[in-house]
Amino acid sequence: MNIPKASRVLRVALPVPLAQLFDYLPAPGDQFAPAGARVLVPFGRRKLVGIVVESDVPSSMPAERLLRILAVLDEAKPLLDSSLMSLLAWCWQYYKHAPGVVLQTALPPALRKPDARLPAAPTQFALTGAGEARLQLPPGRVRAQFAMLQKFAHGPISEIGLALEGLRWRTTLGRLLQQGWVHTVPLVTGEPHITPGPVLTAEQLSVVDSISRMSGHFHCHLLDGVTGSGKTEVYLHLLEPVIRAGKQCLVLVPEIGLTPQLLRRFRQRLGLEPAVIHSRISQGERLNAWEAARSGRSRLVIGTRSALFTPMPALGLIILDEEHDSSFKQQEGFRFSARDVAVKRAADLDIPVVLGSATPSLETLNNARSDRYTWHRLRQRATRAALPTWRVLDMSQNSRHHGLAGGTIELMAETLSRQEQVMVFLNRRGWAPVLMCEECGWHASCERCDANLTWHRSAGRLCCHHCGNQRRVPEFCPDCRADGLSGAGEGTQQLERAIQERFPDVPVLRFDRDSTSRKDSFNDRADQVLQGGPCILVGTQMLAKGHHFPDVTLVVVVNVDQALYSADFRALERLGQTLLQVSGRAGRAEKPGSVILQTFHPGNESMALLINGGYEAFAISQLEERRLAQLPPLTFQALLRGEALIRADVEQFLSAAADIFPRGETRIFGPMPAIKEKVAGRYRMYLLLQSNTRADLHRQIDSWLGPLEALPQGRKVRWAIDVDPQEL
DNA sequence: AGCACGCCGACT
DNA sequence: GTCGGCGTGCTC
Repeated sequence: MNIPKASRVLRVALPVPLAQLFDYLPAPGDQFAPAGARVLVPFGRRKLVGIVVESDVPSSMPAERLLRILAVLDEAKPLLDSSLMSLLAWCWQYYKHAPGVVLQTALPPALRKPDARLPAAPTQFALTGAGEARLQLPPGRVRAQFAMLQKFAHGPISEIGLALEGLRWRTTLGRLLQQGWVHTVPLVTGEPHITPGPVLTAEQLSVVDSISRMSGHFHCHLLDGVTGSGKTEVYLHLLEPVIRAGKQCLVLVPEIGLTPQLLRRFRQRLGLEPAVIHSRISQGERLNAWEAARSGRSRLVIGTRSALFTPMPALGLIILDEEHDSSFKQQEGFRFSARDVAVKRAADLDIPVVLGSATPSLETLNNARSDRYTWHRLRQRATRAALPTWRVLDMSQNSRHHGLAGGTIELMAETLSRQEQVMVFLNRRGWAPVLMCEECGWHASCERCDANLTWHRSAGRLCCHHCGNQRRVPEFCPDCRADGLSGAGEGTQQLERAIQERFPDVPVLRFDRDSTSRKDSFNDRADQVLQGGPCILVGTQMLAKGHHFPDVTLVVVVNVDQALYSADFRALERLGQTLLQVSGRAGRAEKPGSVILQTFHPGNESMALLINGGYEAFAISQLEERRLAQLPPLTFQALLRGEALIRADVEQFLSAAADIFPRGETRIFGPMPAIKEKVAGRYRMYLLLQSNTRADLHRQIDSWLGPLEALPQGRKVRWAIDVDPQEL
């Protein structure tokens, strides 16, 4: 019997949205490149950069179909170490996404091109013996060279150090190197000089102690601390010993949380330059930061979701701040939760992970309540500021002016007269959320989405906040040609104008995406507020996060009602988090703040619990409701999302998909339209899968995927699986 | 995703 | 007669 011996191959992930890996023979005369290395391979008619996933393994592919690798791109050592490779492999299995696409997200964009190289490690230059000898002689004719040589007498100097000295330094340095008077030596980053921080409160100290006692091994800690309780100070105390021990730390923050102030605080306290990685830095900067972390030169990486997969050979601690924040979940393509993967990474490496929040997500709270995570509470404000008082204002019992109740306006006036500041919070940009005809009831809606167009009065435009579509405001009703078009409801623009008219002598500052899009305009306006004196801030969600304004003693939440009766079961949880976040902006040491909630439903029980019982009581009752309704985090969900230009195409595909779903414990709902069914001209629908155990859910999806990919109805539809979805 | 091949409509 | 529309199929 002559069984053909299987060729030994490299199994490579390629940046294509396909579920498979591809087998290649090594380049002629070449060794097998290790897993984690980049390779250039022929693929169809193209050449692609791939990442080796397995090396020197037998192939089930007929030998005549195998092609050879064209080149190994990183000779020295693989770009991604083995622990990161296994984390990424876990990711594509758990999130059911194409391996090549998942691996691609771990590479800085600059390294996705075949000609890209790693940046050289920064070096410095030092005197040689010959150089020292030359210094003993008179300068002679080479005055510039001698002058530079003298500078090296006190020790090595980096390129940056030399650049500070003179303009033609590179030429002169070249001559010194040529003469053999100086040579390059690796730049050793000095030990960080840690500056002691403020004395911790008893509460902070006990949290730091109890987390430190469990250091060195995997454990997940929930740091549940009210706004102002000094979570950042606790983080700094946890980072200190790890950095001092020569290990690396990864700090993840939400998209808007990565402020210059925060970076400055870490830099000053820990005495080191953090490698910063977020989505808005340039490719070059990102590559440098990535390589600094990968080489171990950088002890601290601070970044947003996209920093999670940074290679860090000596990682000793992960901190994820504002763990409930929705920006930790990637909402397109490879839909992963940076929080959940961070916990997995810590478990793989057997290191601690700290999740911080003033308003923990129900997922994390559930884990803390069942003792999978240790729950650390910070209940005192380190600044000694009193917590704000809440007041519910029944809108049906009040006069209303552009969305503000009469009672609200009185309190605003009182606050301003005490030289204090007011924050008015409204989660709706623009002038009015809809433009209506008073005669026939026509209203402006986006033809590409099923959403109303928001009236942006100052720009004279109608804008779709879902697809960015814009058009001019019509002069009269397109339906009945009446001259009676007017806005219904209020947006931040209208609120700003109405408040300015009511308080003409007080500065009114608007904070929303439209007014702060220019770089630094947010900070400029924030600085103005921080200078003190009466003023009114009007803004969206943006105001709830980041900055703390100590002179704000009154916060007005214009409309809490949208979230109260929403189709999305997470809406109440998010409202509770936002309200707590907003209320945290009010009040300071000697002046307690107050928060006004304007509502047409003053009797809502969940709101009452939040106000009277606090976030923890509210969240626990929400968890109980989720249990009764059989919803996450007590059950486990996944979505099959589909979208297409023709509604019937999506619906037929999802129905066919539901028909072939394997039998088992998992229940299947739908197809049903997404909450925003039509966006940018595409119809979006989903199939909901829900199970009491993760294992069942995953087992059934895994055996579903093959047949699902083969469905002919899927060809016209853009579809993807979303595991642990956060939005419907 | 790309990039080919392939088979039917309006144009120099 | 061709240029080109996008349906369908494949990539180790």
